[in-house]
Amino acid sequence: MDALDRQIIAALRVNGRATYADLGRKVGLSASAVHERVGKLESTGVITGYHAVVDPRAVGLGVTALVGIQPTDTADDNEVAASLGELVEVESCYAVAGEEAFVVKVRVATVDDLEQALGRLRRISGVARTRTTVVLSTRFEGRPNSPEEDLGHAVEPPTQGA
Amino acid sequence: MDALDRQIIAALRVNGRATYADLGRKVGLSASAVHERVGKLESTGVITGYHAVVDPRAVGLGVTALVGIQPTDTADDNEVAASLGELVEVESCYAVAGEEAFVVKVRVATVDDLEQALGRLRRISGVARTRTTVVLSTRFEGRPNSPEEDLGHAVEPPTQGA
DNA sequence: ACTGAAAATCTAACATG
DNA sequence: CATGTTAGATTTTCAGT
Repeated sequence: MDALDRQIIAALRVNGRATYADLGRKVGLSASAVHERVGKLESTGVITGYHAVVDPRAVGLGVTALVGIQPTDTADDNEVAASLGELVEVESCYAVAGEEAFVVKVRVATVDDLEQALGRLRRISGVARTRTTVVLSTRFEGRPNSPEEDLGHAVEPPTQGA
Repeated sequence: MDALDRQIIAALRVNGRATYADLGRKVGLSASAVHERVGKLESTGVITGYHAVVDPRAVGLGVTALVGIQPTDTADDNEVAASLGELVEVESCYAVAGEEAFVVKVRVATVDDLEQALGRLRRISGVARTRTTVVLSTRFEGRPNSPEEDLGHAVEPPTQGA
């Protein structure tokens, strides 16, 4: 992992569909060299995937909430996490320090769906209580913490409500 | 936005580098047709970008925290959000209902860096107090809430600590 | 909107320095 | 590790339906 790798990674975080030729031009390497480096970054687990980012409202998921999960005294964290993973509404799941065992991000279409999703969360074995924070708007999300810029065909920026 | 679009979107969420030919095979269209549809999805803002996902530890960001931001009585939310956006450590920023104005996700290398980042957060004009929840492990993150599967060259799954 | 075809470009593998 | 080459795949455009 040298400076070139970091440049390549930064570029792929901004535009995950950048071609190897593009990346090569940007960092001053041949496409072949970039191809090889990216292959290694993938196989060593530095790059874990490539994903299209979709406006949640456009796919009917306009309601977002952050939910803290308080476990019962006898709860098994791994079992609870596995159960959380079975709910499609749960997009992300973090084990955290503090009174709560997990904080999860939930995305649903309506507040009715949120109510139902919270019901399902509370019904999970090992879950004692939930604490829900409704997201009013997403100011920005998943931002590359490296300096960002435009890369040809990128479709940024992400600044949407909820 | 018909069923075909939704299929294409789901596939691109799983593998953002899927080729148009792949997608066409998967949904039963020619590569040209898929190309045209994806172009429309991008220009209408349904697809907002494509991003490589990187193991945070591999890029020296092994410490994650969720931070609630309590505003002062006179704070301007938009100004505070803009200031939060200027800190590279702040990866995501949600305006929320409740006592706190925002919840942000912060990624840094060490707990020392976390302390410094929290200092910077508190020094933002309009920020009265912060409440920090340290992430112990990321069980899963940014999961497509649509049914997922393998698509050729995808590099999943994401199951990393912190 | 989709198909099919053609030109430009890119990927992926390999031989080489 | 990087480069250059090359065959095959892919992107992109466009005429036709």
